[in-house]
Amino acid sequence: MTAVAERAPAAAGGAPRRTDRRRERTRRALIGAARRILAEQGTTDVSIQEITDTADVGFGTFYNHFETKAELFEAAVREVLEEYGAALDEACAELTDPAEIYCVGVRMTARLAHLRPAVAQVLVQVGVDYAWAGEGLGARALRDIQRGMAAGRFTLADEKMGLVTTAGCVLAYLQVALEHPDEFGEDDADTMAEMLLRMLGMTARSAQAVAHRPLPDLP
Amino acid sequence: MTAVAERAPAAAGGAPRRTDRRRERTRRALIGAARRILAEQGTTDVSIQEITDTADVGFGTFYNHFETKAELFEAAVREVLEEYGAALDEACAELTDPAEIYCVGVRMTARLAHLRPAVAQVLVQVGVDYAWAGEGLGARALRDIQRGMAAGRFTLADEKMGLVTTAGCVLAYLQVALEHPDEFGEDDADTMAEMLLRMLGMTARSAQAVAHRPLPDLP
DNA sequence: ATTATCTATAGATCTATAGATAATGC
DNA sequence: ATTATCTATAGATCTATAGATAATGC
Repeated sequence: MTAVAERAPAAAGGAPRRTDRRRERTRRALIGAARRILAEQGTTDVSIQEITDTADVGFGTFYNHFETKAELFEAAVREVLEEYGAALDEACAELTDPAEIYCVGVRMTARLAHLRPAVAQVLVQVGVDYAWAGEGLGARALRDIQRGMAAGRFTLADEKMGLVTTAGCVLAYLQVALEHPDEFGEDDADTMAEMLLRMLGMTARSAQAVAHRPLPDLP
Repeated sequence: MTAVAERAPAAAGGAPRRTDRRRERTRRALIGAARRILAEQGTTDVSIQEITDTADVGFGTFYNHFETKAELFEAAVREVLEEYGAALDEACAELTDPAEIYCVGVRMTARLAHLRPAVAQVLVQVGVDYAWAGEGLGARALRDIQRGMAAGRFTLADEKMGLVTTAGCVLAYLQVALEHPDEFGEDDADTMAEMLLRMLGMTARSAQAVAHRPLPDLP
């Protein structure tokens, strides 16, 4: 409980010292290694030795920055998800129809299996519990579902079931598409979005229309 | 590669020897321990020592029956899934409407979170890959979807997407309901089944009707 | 002089096997 | 005599820390 001592990052008011920059570089190297391992091996079950080798820092250095492996991977995951959340916000900035905002979220996230497999791998890793915990993307999906209901575009007995099913479908798609990339493509992502819109209570006709509108680029 | 030597189970034609029964009892104890650990801890990440302690057999005995931990857990999982598959077959024996057969499968499987949490835990553990691999329950769901399409009850661009989304929703529900049993009940299981029927292309009206028919008991 | 990093290692697992013991077969 | 089980342990990890070395601050 004493590791990772509290440190004021440079004297207050002073420019960050060279020491602080070096320390930050090392921390970034560790988080970068964790991200690479998550993306390439799809697991957090590696030794600290392997992490520090990948980061190209000494073994003991790990404990200068993190107390446990879980703490490092948590930081790495948070970073990836925050980056993707910001990208999604940017892509949806111009949209107003809640059904379309929900749908773009589904279509773009499903496309990650092909466009950003490293991000997709992280989502599969964090799993359904993450969405349910009300974190970033889960909270976003729930918000879109509630707005869609308020706007009368969705008809749904229970909004929490909308969240569970949406998260389940998207994560299942990512997991299978990551392992069998040749069997899935953008059409499948759009098909799934259309299915989900029907599931939330839209007519087949509206679902079809919304799910195939032009999609903003991933920033 | 030499462990678990091949053994003829008693002389051909002869009754099983006492030795064989003893051996079988020990094997059952190991598989039983694996099932209990899966159900109670929800993980296969335990030491062989803990497994043999739970089974109340000597440590080395493990290697008389299995070469690796994975092999034991695979046998335990197969056993649980075969038992549940048989129960589901029995429950559906009288049904003829493919949409209802699909729907009963979803409703009963979702109910496992409350009625048979040990089975639900195993399903969550095997995950989406299992369904995709065409094993028992996944093959069953795909068959029901195909029959539903052939009968004109489902309208779906791609049957494989029906499988991925069904598996994703059911497993996500089980995972969340196992961890938060107070927040989910039978109504939620039926709501999800209704949502899935809409997703597969049924009208809201038909989906509502099919998803609330009386449900056979779990044998 | 202080702080971060690196090297080396003690201690805590865990797996796989060898050899001893107990149960069954003939 | 044969087969299954059990006990004990060697060898292979892996984590956490102590102490040495290198970099920066004043």
